[in-house]
Amino acid sequence: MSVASELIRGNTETIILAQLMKRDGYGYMVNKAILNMTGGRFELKEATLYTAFRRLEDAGCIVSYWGDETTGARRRYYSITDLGKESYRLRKKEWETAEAVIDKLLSEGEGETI
Amino acid sequence: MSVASELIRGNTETIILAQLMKRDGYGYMVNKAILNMTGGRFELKEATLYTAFRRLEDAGCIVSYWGDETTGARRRYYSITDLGKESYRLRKKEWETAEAVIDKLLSEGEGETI
DNA sequence: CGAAATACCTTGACAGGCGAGGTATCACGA
DNA sequence: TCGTGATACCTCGCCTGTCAAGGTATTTCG
Repeated sequence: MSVASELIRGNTETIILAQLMKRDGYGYMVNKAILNMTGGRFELKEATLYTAFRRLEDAGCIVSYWGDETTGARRRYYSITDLGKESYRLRKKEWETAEAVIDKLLSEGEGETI
Repeated sequence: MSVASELIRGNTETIILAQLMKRDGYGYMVNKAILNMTGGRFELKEATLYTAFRRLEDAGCIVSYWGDETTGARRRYYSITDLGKESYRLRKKEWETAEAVIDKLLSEGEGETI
């Protein structure tokens, strides 16, 4: 089953930060990494991806710099800041809380089992 | 920790359907049930609640009828339809898929442990 | 030479959540 | 009796994140 994007909403920035926790990356690469990690089940739309990068940079969670590629298309690399790392940990906790709450609320829909 | 509403987005209808899987209910009651089940951590905003009921009814997932209260405020009761039950199961599966994907993507942000 | 992949970006529309406002009833205490 | 809080419903308009659609430029490969 593919992933309903309504349900991902609010997690895109956290997902991007998670990628950047490992190493610096550029947009296209980050998205391909996400695609690979999910076995092709999920990929951010480009417009979503780049607007999320923009928001994260405006918020001081990441900084960007142009790569020094002498060949191929230019790449804008992003690096996570200390603020971004802090923000990532907070967002992750928020996700875990929300996840638990939703799981709990949806687990009640099963009356006809047993 | 309270729940970031951005992360609930897209799940409100499913949460409401889960409540109605158990028994018919009216708006205010459904919301209080949610509040109780989450130990006060989460509650739908009224505007969100009622617009969600409206969408669900328009989609044929629920039907409504006025209660026969002779005293107190009038209550609009909602009952889940077969289509609604079907929809609930699908939405729940979608949630589980999204949950697994996000968990996977966020689990990668932990390099510095160990 | 043309197509596909890489790589970036912006605009405008859309949908869901919600603040703020409204209505009406009832219970309770000052 | 008069206000306050709880119950119970509803709507309007704004905000925010997503995304379709469009654009640019380079390189590789047939």
